Amino acid sequence: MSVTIKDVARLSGVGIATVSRVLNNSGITSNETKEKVMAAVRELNYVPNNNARSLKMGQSRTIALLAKSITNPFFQKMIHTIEQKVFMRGYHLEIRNVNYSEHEMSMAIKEVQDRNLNGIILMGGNFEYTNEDFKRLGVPCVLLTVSAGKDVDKELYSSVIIDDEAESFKATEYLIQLGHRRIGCIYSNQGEVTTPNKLRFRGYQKALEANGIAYDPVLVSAINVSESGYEFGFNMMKNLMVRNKDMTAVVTMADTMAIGAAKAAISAGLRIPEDISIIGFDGIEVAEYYNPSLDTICQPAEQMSLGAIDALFGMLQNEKTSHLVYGASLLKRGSCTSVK
Amino acid sequence: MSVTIKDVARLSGVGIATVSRVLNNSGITSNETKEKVMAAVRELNYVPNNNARSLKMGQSRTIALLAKSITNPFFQKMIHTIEQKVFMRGYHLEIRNVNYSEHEMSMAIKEVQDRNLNGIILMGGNFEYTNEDFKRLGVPCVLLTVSAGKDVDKELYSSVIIDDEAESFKATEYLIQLGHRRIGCIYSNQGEVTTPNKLRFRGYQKALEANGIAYDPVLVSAINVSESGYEFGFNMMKNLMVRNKDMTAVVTMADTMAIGAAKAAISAGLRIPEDISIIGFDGIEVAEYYNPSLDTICQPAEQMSLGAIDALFGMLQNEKTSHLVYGASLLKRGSCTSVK
DNA sequence: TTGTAAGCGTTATCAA
DNA sequence: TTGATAACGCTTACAA
Repeated sequence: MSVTIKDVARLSGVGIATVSRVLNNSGITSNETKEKVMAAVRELNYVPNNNARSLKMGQSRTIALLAKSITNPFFQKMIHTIEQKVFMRGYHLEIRNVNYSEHEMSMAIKEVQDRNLNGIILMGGNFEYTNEDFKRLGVPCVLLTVSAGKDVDKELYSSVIIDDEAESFKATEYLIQLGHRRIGCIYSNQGEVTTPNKLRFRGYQKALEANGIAYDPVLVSAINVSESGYEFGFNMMKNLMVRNKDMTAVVTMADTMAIGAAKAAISAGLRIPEDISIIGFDGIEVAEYYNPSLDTICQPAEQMSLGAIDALFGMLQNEKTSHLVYGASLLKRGSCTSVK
Repeated sequence: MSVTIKDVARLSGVGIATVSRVLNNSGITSNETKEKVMAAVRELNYVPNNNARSLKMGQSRTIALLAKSITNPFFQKMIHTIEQKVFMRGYHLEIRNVNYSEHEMSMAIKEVQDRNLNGIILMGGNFEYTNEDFKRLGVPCVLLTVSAGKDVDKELYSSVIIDDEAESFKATEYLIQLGHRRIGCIYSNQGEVTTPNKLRFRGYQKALEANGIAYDPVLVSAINVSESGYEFGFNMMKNLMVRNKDMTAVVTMADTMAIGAAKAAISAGLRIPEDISIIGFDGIEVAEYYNPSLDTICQPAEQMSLGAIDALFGMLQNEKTSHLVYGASLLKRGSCTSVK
């Protein structure tokens, strides 16, 4: 709490500048003094004060990770990986949840000024950021699982995503090829805003269209409420089942929703996949342990996190921004089968 | 990035001290100047620099939450609640994962010095902290879900726990009352260290003993590896099933383990609860949506988090430490039934 | 190769 | 009620 660079300087009989130089390996110092200083540091158990350092250097070596819905199990693995890598590079990570009603970018901008942040990672949210946003931010920013509109300058930010629409297309077409025609869809709709869920919904629509199946809004449940994915999936599925007696399969836009939906189906006496096929999205661990194991579109969470970190630290070193699009894989584990 | 208190002072035509006073509501300032200053603040979009403030005040208004296993779904809700409350009180939260092999207390001590932390919350881990630890820490510390040994001075820290042993006793006795005699047990063992899991294991043993059932080590699986709860439960259950053809129920020390165990049982062709009863611990959301819904001991996560926050901020205001023990509730949802 | 000294943006003391 | 001014602990010219 109270041992400062002065104490170290005094004990080792050198000036504070020298201590600083030794500690930061900057400038030139003789091995002899170097050792004297290090001995004093050890003896006093000296730890540099980061606030002073940050103040002086005008930066805090801190990255903030703002996650829209921090409790989303899919984000867990990512958060964990990011946390590790950030610390590995000698930075600190501040993790913030963004509420349903909060705007992540305004939060980010405030935090940056308030804490002299060095960088921002935005997880989740939407695709609606503007040039203005990134300029006001003033520090490197990586969007993870989302991107910005196409009219936004790609030099202003980095992004790491999958092709939500194409992957969802893949999932839906998989069911179609299994012979399903009455395919329900559960996704979380946020009005006009472009979100990953909305893109996935488009993939669903396009797959139907590409295969000559008429889009039927009765098969879609998407009322938006601030529920957990499990609960949301459960409620939406109950909904769908009353309205569609002929539905043989359901596409959901998250594994949590798929689990909720599966529970609703099972509670209603249906068997999976015999009576109804269900497919999820994301690839969270528990989907594999569910009964039955759920088919899903699995996002490469680990790689995506590493990609985001690389992009961020690249920008920190004035390298160019990067825009990575990863491929996801269709995992067939038994919750979908061909229609009788 | 660059608008400082000086700019505000210049624009509003007052001294920087006055600006500081207005902003912090300290000292006395006329309403007139107050408004002038606030107008300038708004116009310049001024945000105080926290590093300077922290340096000056010798504290950072930052709390660190170190979680042993940040990806544990049970910790999610707690982390979320804590994050919200900490920010609501005007503090920042730094969330750190503690690896399997890292020692949370040494990490905490380092972080405190390095970042001028105001307080520490330790989640998970063990019950092995010492007087020395808390003294070296030098800032208020709350243990959440664990406590310190009984020989440690209660004035040095706060804690928020449940009575792990008693709750596990309750779970086991519930199965015994359902007529089970060959009851398996899955828990994560860390050698001699006292952990919540170990206490729960003792509860299991004592319940057997209290009901005249001989303890049989063959019914216990606890090899410790750094796997996720799901995977661990799955593997331990496979293990137990080969060794015990007569086992009719299993007590697990986490819902994640229960889910893994359930999956293993189902994969082996067993029905839950007809062929085998399974009970979990914690009360994570997905356990309810599992097929079948899992019986469990549900910890009041939300209340516990609030208790931890209250304890921490109490200590920050020099109030006494508190040691809260919450009650957990046995949720009967259908994964346990009476033995035939 | 080393030490002195000038800030970094605040807060707090002390005169005015 | 206000405004200079001295810290807070550090980094970094600039001198020595």
